Amino acid sequence: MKSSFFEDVYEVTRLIPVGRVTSYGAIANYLGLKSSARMVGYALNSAHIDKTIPAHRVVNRNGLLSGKFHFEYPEQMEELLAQEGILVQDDKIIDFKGKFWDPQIDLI
DNA sequence: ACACTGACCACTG
DNA sequence: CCAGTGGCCAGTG
Repeated sequence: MKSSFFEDVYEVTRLIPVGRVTSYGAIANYLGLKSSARMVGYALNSAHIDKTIPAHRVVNRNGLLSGKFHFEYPEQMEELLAQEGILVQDDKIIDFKGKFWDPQIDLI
């Protein structure tokens, strides 16, 4: 199988623990392409058809739900996060620092 | 085959 | 402090 950038993004995204979140930049950085954070977002855009990929656990570096409009309905992202114990207020994740999961730290 | 665009981020002036 | 710009990959018209 050809390991493409997209597939790597999907794989890392699937590894995000329940109740934790990460950022586009963190994934890109882990894959060694830190300048390609926007491609991570695009990858997840294609990934939204695959329900095994928890795209709602990936937000931008501010903890803002930048991709919420790409779900079935905008509130779904916040609902999914709430189900996992992640509180969202004003489209931002509360205690983003505390919930943040860095693949480089956990996937050693 | 070419140009444009997209769920981002960090650096510069 | 705010605005602009470069970097990078894959899909679409």
